[in-house]
Amino acid sequence: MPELPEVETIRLGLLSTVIGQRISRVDVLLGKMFTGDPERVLGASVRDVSRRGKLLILDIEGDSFLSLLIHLKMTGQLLFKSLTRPEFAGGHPVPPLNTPLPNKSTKVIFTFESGDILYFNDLRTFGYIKLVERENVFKERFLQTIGVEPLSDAFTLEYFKGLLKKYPKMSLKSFLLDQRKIAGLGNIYTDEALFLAYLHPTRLTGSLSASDVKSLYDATRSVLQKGIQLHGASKTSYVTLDGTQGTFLADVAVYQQQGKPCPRCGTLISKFSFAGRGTHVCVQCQK
DNA sequence: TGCCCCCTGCAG
DNA sequence: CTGCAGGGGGCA
Repeated sequence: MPELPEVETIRLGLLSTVIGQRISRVDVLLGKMFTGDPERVLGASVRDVSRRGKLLILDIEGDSFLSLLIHLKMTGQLLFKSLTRPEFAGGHPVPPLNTPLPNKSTKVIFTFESGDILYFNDLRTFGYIKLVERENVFKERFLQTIGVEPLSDAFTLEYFKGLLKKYPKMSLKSFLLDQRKIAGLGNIYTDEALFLAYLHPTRLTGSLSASDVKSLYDATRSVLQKGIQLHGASKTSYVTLDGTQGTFLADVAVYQQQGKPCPRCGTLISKFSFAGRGTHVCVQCQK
């Protein structure tokens, strides 16, 4: 589900809600969603919330230094409810089930000493919460293999050029989707970035001109920044911490726009299956 | 480096 | 009713 901008939106929400809060109770409603001993988080306070790619990292501190790794995968949601903060009153319908919290897709519930509650919902149950020792966080295989943060200073044009050169025979689509190359892009932002760069998803990484590379680099970063500004892309299940939807999809050029006119040239957007994903292009603009 | 799979709900 | 959905691990 959520890609980098959605996860970053949730991270920023968590920073303003759960930092400093002490966990007084944990309910795990579906065992496979929580790895580790939930008892260990009782009495611990949230110290920091960071993000690596699409993975959230909540540092908590009680008797020991622990971290909660949270991956939302396709349909995961984090929802915050507070009786003292009107904007988080909760109880309102939450897509896709449109029933109040907790609901059928609620899998884990964190209750804080203040009475505030954090719900982890996941309709398709692909997501997970994993409790690990703080010192072992970066020994996790996912974090060992994940690529550069595309909005970090480390992701320079030069770095991007080098990365493309290292994998010259991949399609642009599978390259951008590969978390081991660049962390955080998923299907929506990949399709939008390729449109913005006027590059076709099936083009090979090794076939780009210097100006193509620059276009794709700029497009990748700008589409992610815009996604964060608009609080992410809500199609069905993604919502922000207070249950509201992101607005990125309101003016996408190609994603899920098949049959509609390209905003640049008017050619009808087409959709086909590629790299295992629905892929949307303007065949006129993207070469 | 591709393909299948983990799940459930909903559009077509 | 079948196919599809924004992710990524494991497999050949």
